[in-house]
Amino acid sequence: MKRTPQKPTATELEILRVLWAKGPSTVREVLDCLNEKRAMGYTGVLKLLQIMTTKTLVRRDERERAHVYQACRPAAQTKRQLAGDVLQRVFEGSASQLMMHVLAGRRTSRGEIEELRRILDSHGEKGNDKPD
Amino acid sequence: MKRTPQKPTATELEILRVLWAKGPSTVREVLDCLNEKRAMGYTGVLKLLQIMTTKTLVRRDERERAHVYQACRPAAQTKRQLAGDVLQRVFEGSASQLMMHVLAGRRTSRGEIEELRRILDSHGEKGNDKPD
DNA sequence: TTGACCCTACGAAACTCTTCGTATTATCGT
DNA sequence: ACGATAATACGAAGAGTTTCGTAGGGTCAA
Repeated sequence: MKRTPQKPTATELEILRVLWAKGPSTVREVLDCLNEKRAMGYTGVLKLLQIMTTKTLVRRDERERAHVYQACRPAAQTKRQLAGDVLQRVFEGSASQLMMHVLAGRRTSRGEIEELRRILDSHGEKGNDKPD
Repeated sequence: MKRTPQKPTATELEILRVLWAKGPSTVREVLDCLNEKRAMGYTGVLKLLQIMTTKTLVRRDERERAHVYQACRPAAQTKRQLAGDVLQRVFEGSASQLMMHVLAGRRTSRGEIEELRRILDSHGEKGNDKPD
């Protein structure tokens, strides 16, 4: 019995992203959206959603025959959790280290650098604003 | 048969971090270092190192009776891989998004903000320097 | 040489993740 | 009411992760 919100696995995250993007959806809707990018069977998605329900990653509305699922937690909260997890596990909590390796790993456009600078500015001055 | 360097699991990463910090080490050395933070048995560490050897995450020197293990890949490369992985999987490749959620997830000192700004500067101007 | 000790090797067990196949049930048109 | 369709429920299988217990062999001191 765990009371802390569970961390989604890789496939679960894909499903969560669909739910975040589309809002409450049926299994078939999630499946169709998922199949635009990767192959997966109906019962596979269903099973995952059932497991995610027991983990309270998603909530299920059974009023209609085709149950409607929605994410329990806002996208921002889960993203923060996942980002914080990597931050701790691989970078010992150092945001600079994380940033350095992210930038080293890919080409970054001048626009994105500017965007990053803007984020730092707004964070340094007025505390923090809510992402997402 | 996979030719791409495998992604380490959570426990494997802990072991890799010991090897990065201490350099080539025996099972017992890794165990002692690990047990400062978390409980784990000798054969547990050994088994993990054996698995990591087959994954070519580590290399083994069998010349001495107590085999000596060392990481196959430099820390920077693995860190970049893990950072890039999260970047793609949860932030769709947007470094700004990632940064925003990292900053939102914890209090960040003024010093660290400055450090981040410096990283952006050096990245925008002279391309990139090697982390680690 | 014998015994204590340390190291590796091996395999089993418990657990999680993911996918499938099949059974059961509800809905709707005719 | 009947049959086709579509949804959920259930369970099993396969892979991977992690932990343990035990066995086998080398090393060294007394």
